[in-house]
Formats: sequence, C-alpha cells, structure tokens
Amino acid sequence: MIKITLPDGSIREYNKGVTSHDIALSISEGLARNVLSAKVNGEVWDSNRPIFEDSVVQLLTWNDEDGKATFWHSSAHLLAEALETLYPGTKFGIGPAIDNGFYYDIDLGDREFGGDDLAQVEKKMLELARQKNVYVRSKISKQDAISYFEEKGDKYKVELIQDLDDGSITLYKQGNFTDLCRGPHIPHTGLIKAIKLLNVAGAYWRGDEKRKQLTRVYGVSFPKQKELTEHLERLEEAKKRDHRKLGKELDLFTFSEKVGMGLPLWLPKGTILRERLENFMRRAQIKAGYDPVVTPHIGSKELYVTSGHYEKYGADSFQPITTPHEGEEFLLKPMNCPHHCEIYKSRPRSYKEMPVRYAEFGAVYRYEQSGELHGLTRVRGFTQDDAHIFCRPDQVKEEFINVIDLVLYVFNALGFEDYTAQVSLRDPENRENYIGADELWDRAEREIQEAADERALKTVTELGEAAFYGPKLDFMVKDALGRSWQLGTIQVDYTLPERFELEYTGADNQKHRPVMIHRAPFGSMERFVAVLIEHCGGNFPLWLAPDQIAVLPISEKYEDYAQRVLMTLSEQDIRGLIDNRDEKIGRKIRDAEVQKVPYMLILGEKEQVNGEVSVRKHGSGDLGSLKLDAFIKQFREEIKI
RNA sequence: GCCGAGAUAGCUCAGGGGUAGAGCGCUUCCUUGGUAAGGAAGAGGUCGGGGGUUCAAAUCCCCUUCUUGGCUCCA
Repeated sequence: MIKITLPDGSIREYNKGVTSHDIALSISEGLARNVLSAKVNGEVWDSNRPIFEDSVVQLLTWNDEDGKATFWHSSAHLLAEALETLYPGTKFGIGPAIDNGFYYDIDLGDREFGGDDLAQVEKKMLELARQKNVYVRSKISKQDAISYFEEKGDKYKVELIQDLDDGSITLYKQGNFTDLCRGPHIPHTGLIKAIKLLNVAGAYWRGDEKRKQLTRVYGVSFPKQKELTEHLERLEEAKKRDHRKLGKELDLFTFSEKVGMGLPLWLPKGTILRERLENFMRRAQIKAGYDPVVTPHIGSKELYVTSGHYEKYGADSFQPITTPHEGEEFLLKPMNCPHHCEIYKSRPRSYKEMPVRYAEFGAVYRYEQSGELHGLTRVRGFTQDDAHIFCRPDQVKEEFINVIDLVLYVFNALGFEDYTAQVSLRDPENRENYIGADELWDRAEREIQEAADERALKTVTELGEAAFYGPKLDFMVKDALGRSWQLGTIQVDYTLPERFELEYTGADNQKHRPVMIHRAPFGSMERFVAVLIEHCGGNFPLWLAPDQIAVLPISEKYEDYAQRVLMTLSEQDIRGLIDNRDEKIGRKIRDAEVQKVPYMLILGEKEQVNGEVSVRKHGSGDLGSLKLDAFIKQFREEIKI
C-alpha cells in the first residue's frame, strides 16, 4: 500500500500502481469523468499513469490551468493526426499548448494551406475525437526513436531527439498517430467536444529566422460546445474594444498612406484627450520636483555617435538628414536622453543640487519593422512622457520610490488595477555583457527590488532582461485582447553619464559621476491612449472625455437657451457641444449615447422657463431636471481627481 | 523582413468575365418634436496602384503599396 496526500491534507491509502483516475473514482464518479491529468509530486502526469510511491496528488480538471494545458496539448496531437490523415507526408515540428489554445508547426512541402482548409481539418478532428481513442504512453530508446522518425521522414522530430538524453524519451500514440512527446495527455480524444481552428501563420523552425519557415496552425478546443461559443463571443467582445476601431468611431486619430505608415494623425477629439493627459502629468511632475525642458526633434549625428545609439541602431533606423553643407548630418531623435545630457552639461553641477530632474514630452522617431506596427501601440513616431533624473548613487533608491509613486498615482487616477511590475536584472551567467561597475549594478539591483517591495508592487523578476546599460523596472498592462503591453518604465543607466562625461562636484571637492535614471510613466502618449481606450472601452473618465456634455435642444425654438447654457458651461471649463440638427430628441440622444458622451442636457419649454436642465447620463438614462448651477456644481464635484 | 488573410461610396460590408450594390453618413425638402434611429428626394465610385490574359477584367494571372493575424509560448 502507498499513501496519497490530497490537496486538502487528507491522506488515503491505495494499492501500489494506483492511477489518479482510480483515486478520482474513489472520491466520485463525476470527478473521475472530469479529471484530465494530475499533479504528482509537483509534476503533471497522465491520469492513467500508475503511481508506485507515497505521493502528493492534485487531480486536475478543466478548471485548473495545468488541466487546461493538458487538454490543449492533447488537442494539438489530435490536430496533427487530422493533418496526417488529410495530407499524408506532412512533416511535424512542435505542437504545444499555449495561453489560449494550442498550435502545431508543420511543413506541408509545396502544398498551400489557406482559409478553406481549416474547416476541413476541423471536421476531421471532430471525427477522430468521436472515436474516443486513448492516448497511450510508451518509453523508447534514443536509437529506436531516431529510426522510427527517420523512417517516417519526420526530420524535425529527429533533430529534436538528437538533443534529448537516452532514457528520457517517450512517445504518445492515439489512433493511428504517434508523436514524440513528454506528455502528459488526457485519457482519450472523446473528451474534446468542441474545436475551432483560428488561423494559420508562418513561424520559423525553432524561432530562428535563418531556418525554414513552417506553417503554424492555431486552434482552441473545449470539453463543451457551450464553452467554445462563449469563448468566441468573448473574442468578439474584445474586438469591439479594440482601440483602432474605437479610435475611428470616436474620431480620435487616423492614419494616412500619404503621410506614411506608423505615423499617427491626432484628430481634434483625440488631441483634447491627449492634452488632458499631458497636463495631468505636467502638474504631477511639477509637484514631484521635475523641471520641464524642451529640445529639438533632430540632433547632429555626432550626438548619437557619442551616446552609442548610432552604432547600435543607426543602420536599421531612419537615415541621417543631410544639408547643403558637405558632411553635415542630422538624425531624427530616437530618444531624448542625449539632449538632456547636454542640458545637464550646460554648467558645472554641485552635489547639493542633485537630483536634477528634466522632463519633456519629447517626440521621437524609430524605424520599427513594418510587421511590428500596430495601431497606436507600435508606431514610428511617438511622444514619450520622458524625464531623466541625474542623481548621486546614494539617491537611486529614493528616486526609484518617487517614480514608482508617480506611476501608481497615474494608474490609480485612471483606474488601472490589473498590472504587474517586471524587474529586469542582469543575466548572472553573462555579466560581461553589461556596462558599468559590478558594485554599482549590485547596489542598484538590490535597491530596485527594495523600492518595489516597499511599495508592495506585484513583481516578476526576469534575469537577463536588463538593458546592457542598466537594470530596469517596467509596468505591464494587458489590452482588451489579452496582449501585454509595457507602459511605465524606470531604467537605471550607467553608460550615458560615462559617454557624455557627466560630472558633479562632491562635498570632497572631487569630481563624481552621476547616475542617470530614465523614466516614462505613460511609456508614450500613443501607447498609453491606446491602452486607455481599450481599458475603458471608450468610456473615458469624465475629466478626460473629449466632449463632456452634449446639449440637446428639443427643437430649434430652444436653441438660444441651449447657446446660453453652453456658454455658461464653457465659462466653467466644461467642454460641450450643441446638437442643433433638425432631428427628433430621440435621435439626438441615441447619437450622443453612441458617441459615449458622458452627459446629455435636454432642453425644452420646461427647462427654458425654469432655468433648468434635464440631465441624462451615458448608460444610465434620465436623471431628472435641476437648476443649471446645481448641475455644474455636481459636475465639478465629480470631476475632481 | 517572412507566412496567411484582405483592400469595392466618407463608414460597415455584399457581389463577381458582359454598363456598380445595400445600410449608415452627407445635401435638399417636408416635419418643430420630451429621453436610444420621423418621412421623401438627391449627390457620391477609374472596385488600392501598375502590368498581363480576353471581343470584354472590379471579377482570372503577375508585380506593387497599404491594412490585418502571426513569426516570444518548445518534444
């Protein structure tokens, strides 16, 4: 007998060789039906794999992340089986479960694979699933595995096996399909009830762009049809929040082929939104002790040679601007730091005035690869809410905390709750890849971590993700489609102070080198607005809404009154518009609702006589009438941030 | 950049080798109204750009530009 410890702490005894499926069955039949795999001593196993020793077992179902992963991984095998059946000779790469489904990388030779084929494969998968084929695990020697896949002509599998240790190789077979696989898998294909193949894409074998490009087929599957339907509905819902769609519908920004790809044009309403955000940040920064500066959009090539950016990015970026003067070259600025370094250098500095903090909404230009461009989140010209802090080494931690506070203040004001902070440190194996003295790095890395802890940030630490010039802390936020974007960033830099020979005079009357901190709480205005649009689905907080109020006269008889109301609002810095079209009130309300205008003021006979406004709130309907003064008071109360 | 999908009226999209379609928007007229679409008429297109096949191309083929989903999830 062996002892099995379950998650609730209870210990049960079973015969040697018991499977997790047996264990589930001993608890309830329903549970046994739903068990997909099981975590045995921390490792995910097949539910029908026998257990021979005392173990800690956690049964995994669809409701566990690991259970879902098992389910999708098995679905990937099913996809492969369907592909092999339909297109014999297909060579297989890898087919893992991913965050939201699964994929399989395949080599179809010269065959083209497009949209119509997906439905065919999907049908075949369902057909195979209904056969309830069992996933069978078997151990095999390295040599046998190689001969098996060589015979089959699966060169990618052979390559994978070459890298594996003999004795650790397992195969999984379901129906007529055998795959090299570590497992685990669900008991049988019959559990897969609903399948949707989403799209095909190219993917380089082993992520290496020098190697062959395989066809990647993406799909998602579920144990119940209803869950698939819901999943597809969620995807639809997310599309409605896409900032590119809302940006067009709400007249916020546009792109023009003639201006150039990746170069956003801000429309009047988008500009109001953006300027409100900028002003919000300006005020917060002044409070936090920053000094605003302004620098030009170009700088001489020498500036970037000094900063090292030319060497690193020059060839892949916008090329230098030449002048009638032979040999004179300027670059569009890809970042603001070199300019700010020169401002710092404009006069001698004392330790007493540190830290020096220069802030600028700086427009920068970077030649992103065309395939990288995406709405406002990845563009070629954008404005950073940039600032550079020049401080003494002993001030790094305090400055970090100050910046974290600023970022948290911004996130809080805008209702961002779901974010994580990523602390990026050196790769401890390859310290020589980084510039700057070891003891400075050690200290800064420690202090960043301490600063994050002091503000109780939810952090993930990534080794090897630091920039070559210093460690950093990034704030990551998810968009409507679940993609993660980096917003706020704080980076320590040891390189630029060195390259620009920045100095300050210490208490000891000696020259010292300052530490530089780059930081941008929004990241860029473009990306931040994009994420904000998706975050609030276009329903901006009242203080940011491009049009805060739509004044809707019932008929043209009340237009004069509407004008007076608008004037009064405008005097109070409230942004509004009058809808004086020859339309019925229902129509005007509908259009204002669709445009997501936060408040509507409906004006007719009654209101005009009593000096009142009939208030309607976006999404909440009629709120009744009140005096204009009272409404304005209430409005200003709500807008306070 | 590479692989897939796409580009038709201002917007959303249908169509498809034989004179270009809808809804919304826009203009004009009627209507002067009470909390999510009042009615009628009209304007608007070299069907992204270039080349080819054909008696005939928006439609088929090639090239090109732009948009878009991927190319980081590891047997």
